[in-house]
Amino acid sequence: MNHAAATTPTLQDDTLSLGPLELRLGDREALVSGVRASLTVREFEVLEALTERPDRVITREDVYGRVWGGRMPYRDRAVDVHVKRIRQKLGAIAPEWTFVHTHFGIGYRLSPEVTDGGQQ
Amino acid sequence: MNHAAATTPTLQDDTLSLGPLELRLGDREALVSGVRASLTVREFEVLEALTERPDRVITREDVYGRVWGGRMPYRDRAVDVHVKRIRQKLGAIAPEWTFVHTHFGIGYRLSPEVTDGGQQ
DNA sequence: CGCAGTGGTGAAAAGAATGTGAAGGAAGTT
DNA sequence: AACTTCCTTCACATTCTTTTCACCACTGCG
Repeated sequence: MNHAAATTPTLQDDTLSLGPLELRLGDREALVSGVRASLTVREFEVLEALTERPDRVITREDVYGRVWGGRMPYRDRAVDVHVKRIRQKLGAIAPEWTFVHTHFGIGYRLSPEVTDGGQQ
Repeated sequence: MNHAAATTPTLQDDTLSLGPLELRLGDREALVSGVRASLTVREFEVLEALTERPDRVITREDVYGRVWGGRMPYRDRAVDVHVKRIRQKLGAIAPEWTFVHTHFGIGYRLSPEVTDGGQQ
């Protein structure tokens, strides 16, 4: 069984904290449990877009608009691919956590949750 | 004996509340007692259609029209099947509640009611 | 009581959307 | 020019959703 992080989004200086996730907005750096995730610029921006409304579903179109601007081309997969790599990098640091959740047919939701059996 | 939820439909932001049921229209998310019900898009839409007139009977044809558009094909069971899964998912979270009621020969009625003997 | 129509359900079939590895290219560096 | 990093795109794999079907239970009525 899973349970959500009992953590409220926090914003000090220009650092946004969400569970073990920490976004240094100014530096465009993401840390997980204090470890630098070395996201690329785009990856960071996508993650930041999801941060807009933590624990709420955000559509691909919405993410696309915030990161690339303009309307998302039909069948564009850019968002998905970046989410994949974000998951990969964050997961490498904290395998027992799940950060980005897929909402089929709609979009993604950012919300750090502990996964049972951190091993995959 | 049963009794209806002593709750009036509420609408804040884009969230509709009906007893323990909460529909986040924008996110297409349904929560029961605060727990995410993870309905699929169609399931959510059907539930939303029933929401149109809470505590009132809504015909299958009506639901069909709102969700799929157009006239419901003769003997189509799509609505029934989705209602079944909605009940299943909501019931899994709150077994002591009954949300969707069948009106034989007519349609369905959405209205959260406490069921005696939460066990099934 | 038996029939005909309606609704409940599990499961298979069909359809979509998302996950993913890899290729290709642009831009910056050495 | 060769190398590196990052972004985008593509094709295929995988997973999830929706539709359809078949069979059974239930309702209402003659």
